Amino acid sequence: MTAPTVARVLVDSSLPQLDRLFDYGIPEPLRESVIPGVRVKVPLRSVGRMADGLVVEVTSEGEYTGTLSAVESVVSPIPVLAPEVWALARRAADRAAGSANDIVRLAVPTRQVRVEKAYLAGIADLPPASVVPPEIRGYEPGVVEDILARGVRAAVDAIPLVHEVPSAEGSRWVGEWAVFLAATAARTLAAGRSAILSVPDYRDQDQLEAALRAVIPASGVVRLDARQSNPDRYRQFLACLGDAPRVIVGNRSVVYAPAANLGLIAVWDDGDPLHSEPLAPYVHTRDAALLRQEQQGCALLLVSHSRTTEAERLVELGWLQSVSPVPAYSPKVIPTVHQSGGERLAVQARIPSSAWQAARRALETGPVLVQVARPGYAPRLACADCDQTARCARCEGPLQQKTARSVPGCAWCGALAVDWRCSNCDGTKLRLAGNGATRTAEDLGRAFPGVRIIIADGERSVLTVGKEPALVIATRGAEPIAAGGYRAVLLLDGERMVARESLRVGEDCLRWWSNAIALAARGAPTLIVGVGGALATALVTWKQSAYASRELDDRRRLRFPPAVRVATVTGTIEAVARAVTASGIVGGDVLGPVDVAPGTVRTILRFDYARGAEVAADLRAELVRAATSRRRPSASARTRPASSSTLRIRLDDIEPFLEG
DNA sequence: AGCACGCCGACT
DNA sequence: GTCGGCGTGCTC
Repeated sequence: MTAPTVARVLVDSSLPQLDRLFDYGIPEPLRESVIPGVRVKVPLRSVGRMADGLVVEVTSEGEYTGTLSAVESVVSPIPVLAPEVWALARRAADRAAGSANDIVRLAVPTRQVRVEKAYLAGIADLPPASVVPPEIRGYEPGVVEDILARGVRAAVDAIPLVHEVPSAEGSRWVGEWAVFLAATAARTLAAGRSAILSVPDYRDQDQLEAALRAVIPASGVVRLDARQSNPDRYRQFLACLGDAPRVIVGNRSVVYAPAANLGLIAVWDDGDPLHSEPLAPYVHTRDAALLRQEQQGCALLLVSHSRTTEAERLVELGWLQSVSPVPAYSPKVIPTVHQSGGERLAVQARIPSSAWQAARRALETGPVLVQVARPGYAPRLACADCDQTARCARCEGPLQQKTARSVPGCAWCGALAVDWRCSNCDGTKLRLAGNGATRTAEDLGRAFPGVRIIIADGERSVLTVGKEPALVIATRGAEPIAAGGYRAVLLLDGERMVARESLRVGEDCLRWWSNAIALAARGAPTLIVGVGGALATALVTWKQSAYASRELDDRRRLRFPPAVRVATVTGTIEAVARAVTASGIVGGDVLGPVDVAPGTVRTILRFDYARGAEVAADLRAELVRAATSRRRPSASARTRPASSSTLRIRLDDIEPFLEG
């Protein structure tokens, strides 16, 4: 075998035409230090001559037949891009018709020289944390253990209860799901393998870390999350490198973390929109996890209280095994309708008297959770005469009132509506329409005099509450965990939540409600107001997967995602037309074009999963063409708004379907 | 993106 | 005859 003299380098550039490997010669003095994964500087015609890059591969024969340039220098000796992470980035990017570079940017944090120096100085490869794996409780004995051992994929229904774990302060309560994930991670670690755990937000991360601390020594856990400072993030990233297995916990991009001997990837609550990557090429945590599982043969768990249609599709395909708790436990869910009359205090608080009575009873023994849809006081104001939504005179934004005493203002520009006049009927009086958490709290405070009220919403974050009686009023997704579980749960704004126009509205509501119900104590009642039909049935029977299955059937009938894949193609009318032609998709699967901005149109393409790779490749090729040969001449660029680029392509974006 | 190469109009 | 316009294409 000849000496490796060629470095295959990924050049750091966001240009689609440069998103491939470039071959460089390795000069003699750099033979030892140019190894896969290290950061290098390489000459590149353009980009100011010298570009940053990452060595992906070192080989004796490259693919380029021309004269090679030479690697200029090695920036840092640390191999930050693991081969399997590169393989994942390439594959995920190809599937999304995007750039591997964009994914590598998510996978490898920016370099921090000081942090790196400290790391290199103190590489004390800590001995692997010794772990006694706890028993995995609540499922058929051996089933989950077997999934972990064999590297199988599964969709797991979480146990809808809370659990007490020991902590530095004595003890604290977390969702049973977190205890389950911690146990699977500990088991993986005990087998000498790494585990990656991805959660949507810091509140879930907080619970999961608490559960992990109870079973794994601190040295065995690494956290990577978006709230860390750059140096912190880089320090934690470096801690993932090396041969010692670790449990790596973080938010969506943690699925790209380097992990020695990866044994498990677990995603908690894959329906949470925070798992949907907002940066190009918009790869969802679940999809990245599925690709990585396939490439590395580790176990994969999608754990949630309510199954997404995406996961259900994979279950029905046999790609995911479906795992449910044994013995099954169904929370006590009672659908309730609005009724006139009844208790005076209940009427005052706009809740059914049965809910009022249940809450009052529960408040004798502990905390009660009230879930509302929106924060603030009166999120919407309307004309008292004609009922038209009140809008800002300056910018047409909707008016809202933040507290009971505050002057109404514009939700968009903040302007105070001092001399408001209805644009429809010229009326000058405003009426409160809609209740925010604050207003609901006021009303409930009157209905339950003397009871302590705790408000938890986006602005007032509360992670935990004690077991003493209190009314906890929370916007969806911001519910604190109560010690011992809530003694009752009231889901108040069901009607309003369902009324939202969205392809996912059913799924989303089911997820919000299921997650709130899972915070109740065993046997505690949940009253859900104003919701019936399939959603209520799914909650009462605690069969979210059955709902997802029906929903998926509907999507199949309509040829909507996730029954099919979609590509959103946006740009000039000519560029979009060319891309549509290149995709080879015709007929009813071409939706549009529709105007989205002056000079910009959007077309949605639908295609079956089997054709996905081909369509993505065709669209990608067209994107590269548009970026190179079809350079915008300055003349026509001036006639176009500066914002509209020639061509943009996004795969599997359901936003355009949200309008129904 | 940058930057070189290339093929038609005004100039020493 | 050459200098230079920016349209076209490439970057190992």
